[in-house]
Amino acid sequence: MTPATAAERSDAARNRERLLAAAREIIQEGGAQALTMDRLAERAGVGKGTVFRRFGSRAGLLLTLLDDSEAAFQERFLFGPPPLGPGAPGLERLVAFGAARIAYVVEFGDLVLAAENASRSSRFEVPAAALWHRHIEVLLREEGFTSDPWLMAGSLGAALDPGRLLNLVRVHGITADRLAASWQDLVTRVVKGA
Amino acid sequence: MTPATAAERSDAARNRERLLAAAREIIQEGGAQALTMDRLAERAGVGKGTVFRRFGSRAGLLLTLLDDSEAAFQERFLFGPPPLGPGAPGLERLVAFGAARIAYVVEFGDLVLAAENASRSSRFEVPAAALWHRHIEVLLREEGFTSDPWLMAGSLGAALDPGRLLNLVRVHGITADRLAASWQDLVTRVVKGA
DNA sequence: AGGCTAAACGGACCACGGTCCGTTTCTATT
DNA sequence: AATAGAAACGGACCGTGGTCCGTTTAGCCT
Repeated sequence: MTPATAAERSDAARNRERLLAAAREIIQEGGAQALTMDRLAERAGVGKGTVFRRFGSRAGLLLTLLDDSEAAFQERFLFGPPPLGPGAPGLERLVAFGAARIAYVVEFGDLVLAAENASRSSRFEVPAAALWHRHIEVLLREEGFTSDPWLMAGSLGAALDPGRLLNLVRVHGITADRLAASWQDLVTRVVKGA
Repeated sequence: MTPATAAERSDAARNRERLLAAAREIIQEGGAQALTMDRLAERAGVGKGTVFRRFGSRAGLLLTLLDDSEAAFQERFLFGPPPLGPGAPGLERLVAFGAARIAYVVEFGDLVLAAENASRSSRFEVPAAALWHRHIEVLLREEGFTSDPWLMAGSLGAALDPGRLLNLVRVHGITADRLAASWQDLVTRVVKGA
């Protein structure tokens, strides 16, 4: 029962585990900024080429590290209980989505930020981003928003940009509650507006 | 009549001119991406240390290169004729501001983008950004927006993020007109909304 | 078991942004 | 004009992300 996609060689699997474990160690000790590709290779006892073969780039590595929490987050707003998941009206889900996203960014801030600005120009290819975008768009449509919902979804999503949110929280000391309130105000006005 | 701030030494001034000229040449020939600090130093016939002494960093250099057009842009929305400048109602000025910003980003896209992601994490310290932020905030207040106008100004500003706009224009082929229309829709709803 | 091939490996190498510090050059002062 | 000291200069040097390619190894096939 070999899967359609060629199976992973055992040494490759072992090294992937080693690398992820080492990466988590390094981050725990010194933050995301301490995670350099050279150090990681050394710590995991593999060659540098292997690190890049596995993850493609530093951005790819960070994305992989975030993968679990990302998936959990997606699970919640796609299939979880309302108001975040399906079952509540679109506007309520939008409001909940913003609040959840803000909480998420605050929790995993370091990593998210590092992943964002590690990707060589444009965080717009991150697959997860496309999903949020689409999610917002769908909710807008559900609320009867008809004038270019795709672009509007992007504009709203930009308000939840991790770099921005973290800057507000860390540098300006804005609380998550205040951010969530402003987000609620924003989406409410957009949905009910003019 | 020596100015309060120590005058610039003549060799320094000469080198600054040489560097800016060389930088513009390089960009004209190969785009912003071709502008490396080593190449610039070589082309201008100065040492690498001199480049960094003058501009501090690559981001600083790019900002300097943008300085003229930046200043002109600011001039227009601060003191120019309505609807962009003072004299028109706040909402109209907001709409015009978005359109002008979109046009600006499309025109100087390369440079703006390069400057943005050259700055070591967080384009939020660019002084010009603070000015737009404040401008939007003032216009919101003028329109009677009272619930956390500062944060709302930031959220709206995020919709005009150069990286985002350029991605939409270049990768997705969205026209400037469509972007401007969506911006108008957004700010109208926010100002008039619920 | 032995061998074959594709996959995985490793580390030297590159380009780039940025720092450092010994050397040179400008300019104000006498 | 000579001089002193601050400012500017230059380029070797470093850490980093990323590439390349010759070498090793897993795992299937006979």
